[in-house]
Amino acid sequence: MGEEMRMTDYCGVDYEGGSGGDEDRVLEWEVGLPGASELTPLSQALIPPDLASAFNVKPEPFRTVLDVKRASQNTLSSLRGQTTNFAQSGFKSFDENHSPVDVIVDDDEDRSDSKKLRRTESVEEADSALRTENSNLVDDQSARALKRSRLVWTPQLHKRFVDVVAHLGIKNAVPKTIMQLMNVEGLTRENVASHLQKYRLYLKRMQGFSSEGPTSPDQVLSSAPVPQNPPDGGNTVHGDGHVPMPILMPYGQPMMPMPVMGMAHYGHMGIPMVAHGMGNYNNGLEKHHHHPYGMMQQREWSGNNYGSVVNSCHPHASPTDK
DNA sequence: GATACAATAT
DNA sequence: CATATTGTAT
Repeated sequence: MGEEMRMTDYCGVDYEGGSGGDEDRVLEWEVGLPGASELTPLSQALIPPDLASAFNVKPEPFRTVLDVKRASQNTLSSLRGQTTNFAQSGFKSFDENHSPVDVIVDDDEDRSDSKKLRRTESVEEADSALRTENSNLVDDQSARALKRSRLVWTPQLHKRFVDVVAHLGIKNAVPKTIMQLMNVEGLTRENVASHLQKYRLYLKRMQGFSSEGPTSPDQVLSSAPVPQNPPDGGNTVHGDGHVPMPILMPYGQPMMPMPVMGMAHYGHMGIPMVAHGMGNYNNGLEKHHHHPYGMMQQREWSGNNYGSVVNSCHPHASPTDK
């Protein structure tokens, strides 16, 4: 009795596998947008079962649209799939307006106790092996006392962030909106706010240096909202003030453990090289536990290598949905 | 009260 | 340095 969780080597996420019906809702957005080819194919196809098996990725049963939806919502979540799959949350994606099929996911009660319930950590399973920390309890589902570790902004996550910000335009890019569009489960407004703060500083710093540069400077985000809604000529916020338009799609793709696959070449904050067909986003939500501040400082976007972070399981979280 | 932002703390 | 937390203004 007890634990049956088994994530082979990975975190056993629920990478959905097989189902591509996201475009239905994206169609609308496609108009006026750079196009999937230019943008990131976040909506890439799901991982083929064969591949999954090949990598021991845990052969998930089937995943229907519903599952996919859920997965996208959690994005990196549910690592604790052992619990059957009562996942969490019935979030509302961009398609909240209409959902041909969907929803009904089970509304769990995770967060029911309190709205402030931060995302349930899941790191425990991730490092199940090395966790020398306290073993704490296992029911994080309702765990409300667990403290989550620092969020690590992996290149993937950052890219998501940058894409969203770029699409919103620095002007409209505020933490809450960004967080929602990123649709990364577990990501909190605070996380985004903090990152955004840094990002803005970065932009500011760079502003004065628009002269040399190995790669083209970030032209985006200066203050021009990306092309979006054709009518209006400039996406005027809607009366209700709702998300202007969603772009990114649900993630997927585990990206397997390829050691040193090629590293994600990051120029700087990541803006520049975006728009490459690579796609393959991994959900990089990963949090660390303890972190000695005065140590291991890694440089990130300011011109440095960052390609070592390619793995990361997922934490999972409890929806702090609103 | 919620959110955004800037400052500060870790 | 990166991120979190706190403080303050809206």
